Amino acid sequence: MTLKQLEAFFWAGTCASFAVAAERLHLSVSSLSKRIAELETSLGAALFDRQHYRAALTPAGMALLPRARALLDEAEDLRGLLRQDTGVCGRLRLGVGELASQTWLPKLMALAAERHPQLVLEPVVDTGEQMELRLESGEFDCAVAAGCSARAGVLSYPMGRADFVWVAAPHLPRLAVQDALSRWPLVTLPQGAGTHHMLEDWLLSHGYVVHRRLTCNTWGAVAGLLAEGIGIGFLPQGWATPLLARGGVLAREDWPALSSLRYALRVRQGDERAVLTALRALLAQTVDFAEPIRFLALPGPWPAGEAGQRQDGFCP
Amino acid sequence: MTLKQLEAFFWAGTCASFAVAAERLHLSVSSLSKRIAELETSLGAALFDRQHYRAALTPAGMALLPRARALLDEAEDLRGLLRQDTGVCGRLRLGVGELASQTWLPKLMALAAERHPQLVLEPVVDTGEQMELRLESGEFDCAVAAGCSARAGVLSYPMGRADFVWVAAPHLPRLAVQDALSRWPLVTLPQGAGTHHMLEDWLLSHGYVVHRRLTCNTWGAVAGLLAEGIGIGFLPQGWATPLLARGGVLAREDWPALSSLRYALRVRQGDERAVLTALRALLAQTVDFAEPIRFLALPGPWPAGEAGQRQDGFCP
DNA sequence: CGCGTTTACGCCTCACGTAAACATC
DNA sequence: GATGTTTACGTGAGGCGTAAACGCG
Repeated sequence: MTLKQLEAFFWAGTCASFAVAAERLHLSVSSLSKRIAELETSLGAALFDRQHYRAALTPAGMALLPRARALLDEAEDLRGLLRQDTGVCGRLRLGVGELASQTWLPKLMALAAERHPQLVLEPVVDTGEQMELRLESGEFDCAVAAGCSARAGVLSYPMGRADFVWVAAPHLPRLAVQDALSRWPLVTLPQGAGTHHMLEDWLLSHGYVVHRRLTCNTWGAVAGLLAEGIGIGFLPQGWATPLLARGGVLAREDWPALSSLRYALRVRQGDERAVLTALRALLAQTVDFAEPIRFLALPGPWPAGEAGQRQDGFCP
Repeated sequence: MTLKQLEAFFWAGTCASFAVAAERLHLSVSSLSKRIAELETSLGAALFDRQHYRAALTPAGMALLPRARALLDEAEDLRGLLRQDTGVCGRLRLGVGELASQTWLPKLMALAAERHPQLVLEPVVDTGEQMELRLESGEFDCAVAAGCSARAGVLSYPMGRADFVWVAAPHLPRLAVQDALSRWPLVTLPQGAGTHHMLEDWLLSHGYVVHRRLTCNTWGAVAGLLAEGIGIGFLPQGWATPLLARGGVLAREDWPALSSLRYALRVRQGDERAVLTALRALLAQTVDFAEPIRFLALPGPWPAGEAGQRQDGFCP
């Protein structure tokens, strides 16, 4: 029995498949499989039931899982015991939304690099829905997404909120909400995004009906479509500020306001590695828990005809 | 960092030298040294101070030692968790006195073989004094010896007692104690034996003076010398019974009685492996805690001229 | 046929022991 | 010189990845 075997077993037991666990461990599926087989031989008991389609934990495996976790934690403590540094190291896969990727994420990465140079933070941008799945499957260690997770096995730590503002191109006639929704398509992020539920709630509570939707998977593209007058929609308030200031779009503050979207850090239940606590501390310093999310890397969505002007720091 | 490295470190840190630790781990000193060096590299801290003659634990090593022990214990628990058997396995070096080796030890070995077939019990016969040293140095896992250990770092569990009886050859004149001690040498085990202190206490408390000593390192030899009339001395009561019955020696019950000798199982402090608990359980069933030690393998010290007659089961 | 896991096999690293060197008493 | 630890080095087992096979939907 080795620590490597126990680690392999733990992740294989908690991830959706051996493939995910192997990827996380920087290991081929084959080697992972063998490590587990060796552990089973060493312990003299089957930990996985391979009779069905997917390998499932046996009762013995179930019993071993938390003990293995405890042992690994203890080993981790030991590693940190003698280090003068914070002991936070290794790789952490962090799922974030696109909004986060362009707002507080750079600051978080910079802070992490400064505080924990040994920590390799790997942000992956995806929609809230996908993040949930990938978190649960074990692809991510944690994720920052809107709302609270409905899934068991995922813990949520509230982390801040974002506000949104309805906007339209300046040259469009200023219609009332329902009229506008009837005339132009509603430009939004796809269904899986964190804003989806917030939007549906808003539509439902005011009784509006959407006639046409135009979805695009990045805020940059959405902003471009809105500035072009292709349709109407909303943008993250702070993110839209420069675009609004330059007149690229017009805020429709006469329309009913959208509610704030609360974000939360989601962590896999039972995963209490020190590195996650450290990440929470970093996030607490990066994202103000009470205030709306601050926008650090000011985006520069292109007003028509300004292409090529990069003085605002826009990075496509 | 691996479990093997931690195990190597723990034993190197608690044994008297790397050589002893290596021997215990079935490892060459070279490999042990490398394991520890690798652990130090992995942890990024020196665990041993090699500046002096002997490697000594650094403060960091001191701090790590109990944590490593805890981790190894936990790992041991994990191994036992899924086993249907008692989980008691491995090798256990047990120091015993000669008396034990000829009395309850065979029964203990048989019981151990029955209860814990995976356990390799390695009894080593030595004197009480040497046992203490070898226990402390790490050569033994535990030892059964007379009295209570004066050494820190060794725990004692009381385990039974043995009584002794003064004897002399039948053909010798029946003198009073001091007269006998003046005329014949006192035949005893060497200084290091468990009976040494008991004898000295007896001599001191009665004010007797020994004029000549004749030491020999086995009870069998002592009994032979006594039967031959070379000198006077004492024998373990039960062990001497057959010899007394055959008239090989004569009990001198008119002499002041020797006090009982209490035996104790000694274990290295901090070593709380399950295998030691199991051994204590075995010993409790083998040796009656209240009664004097029972003699299982009846010895047959040779009355003069009876050499060759082995009907009494004597094994030289 | 796709997905998930294991087996086969060649490769290479790593951990071992022997023997010598080094260091300390 | 004796004792204790490390270094050098040749050897063998074990863990790795690629690729093929297997088993289940």
